[in-house]
Amino acid sequence: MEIRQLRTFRVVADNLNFTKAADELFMAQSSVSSQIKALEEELKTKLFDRIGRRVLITEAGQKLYEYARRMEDMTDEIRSEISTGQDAQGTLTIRAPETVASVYMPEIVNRFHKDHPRVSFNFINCSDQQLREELNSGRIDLAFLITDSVHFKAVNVKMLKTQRLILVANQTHPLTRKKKITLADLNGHTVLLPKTD
Amino acid sequence: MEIRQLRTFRVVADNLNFTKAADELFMAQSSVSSQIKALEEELKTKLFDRIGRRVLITEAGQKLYEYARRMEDMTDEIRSEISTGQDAQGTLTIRAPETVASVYMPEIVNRFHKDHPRVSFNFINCSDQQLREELNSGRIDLAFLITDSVHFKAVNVKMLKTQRLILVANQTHPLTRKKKITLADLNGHTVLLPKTD
DNA sequence: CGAAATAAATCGTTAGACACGATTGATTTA
DNA sequence: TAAATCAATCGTGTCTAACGATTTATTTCG
Repeated sequence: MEIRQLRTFRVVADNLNFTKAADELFMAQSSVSSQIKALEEELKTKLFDRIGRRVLITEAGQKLYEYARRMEDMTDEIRSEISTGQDAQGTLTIRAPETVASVYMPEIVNRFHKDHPRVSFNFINCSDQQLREELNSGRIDLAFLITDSVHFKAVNVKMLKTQRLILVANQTHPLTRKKKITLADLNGHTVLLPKTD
Repeated sequence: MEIRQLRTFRVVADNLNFTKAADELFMAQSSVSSQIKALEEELKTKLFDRIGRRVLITEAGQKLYEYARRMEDMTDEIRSEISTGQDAQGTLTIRAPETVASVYMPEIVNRFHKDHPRVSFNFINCSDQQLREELNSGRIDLAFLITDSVHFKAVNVKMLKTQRLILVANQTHPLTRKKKITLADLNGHTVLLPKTD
């Protein structure tokens, strides 16, 4: 039994839905399943009834829920009482493509702001030519790129996700008559693309 | 922050000694060190002052100690309230060489009895010839062996520790005059050996 | 009623965490 | 002063846990 598992259990109990809980916890659904399973095996007690794909909490689960809540409260208390981590403050300068900035950032900023209310944001969209220098100099703290490959030394790079490019056209467009389209077929047509790096 | 770490912290705080804590937790001393280190880094707070090799708990550590105690109590409560694990009961039949039975078992039985008071023990010392059959039939639940190698199928085998054989002799014994002794040197001398399997 | 969509469980793989033993460096004891 | 002791560190191996893909069962919708 670990705090991590109790937290997962609490979120599942709140949602009565493994998939939503996984989203809320930024985990894979399979990981949620296995954590709950581990808890149930350790306690030798079912915590949820799975009727079809409906999830109901058992009596034992309700008992555990109270404990799990108290444990979470206590860990929060520990963090605020003992941790000298004076909450971060200052400004984060982030370079993000507009698509990323408008689609993903609002949710991220929202979450981050709850934990670190004294940090403000500064979004810019500098050119990719300057990017390397801007990062090295520290004028930019963080950058999101849409690209195939990155070769920056002295900078931490992490691949966050891959995304398929999907071609969208008006119903009347000649290309819609083809079953399969290759890059070559686009030759001569006007195509709108998200700006990549 | 995990329950396991808080428990380790609590034991270290009780002993003010990393090595003793490691013994009590059946862990390596280095593991205790790294767990405490991880806690201190997560909370960005020193929990113990290491003055030389003397360990003192800090003010923050004392605060955390209270929380850690309460968390441990709560996990115990969860286990007893929710786990359907009706405490084990019955008899464990254990085959152990006399040296093992007299040197190691008292402490082990003592600990085990605290957790499972309704389990009684039955120690026997059957011959190694019968051992395989006794294990397979279930007449013996558990066996300790002092041996170089074990080749039992359908039985879980785990190496617990290796131990050096040390030769002890009276000061006047002729062999004491040699700086190094090989097995061949023992030829013709009477040697008392622990019974092995 | 049948097809499509949805959700939890399972499986195999991989990456990360953790424990260990050995060693080091510092300090205390003999 | 030498020996013993203890926590920290380092390198290594193992075990855990997260993941993506798939399966199975159920529900929803056409």
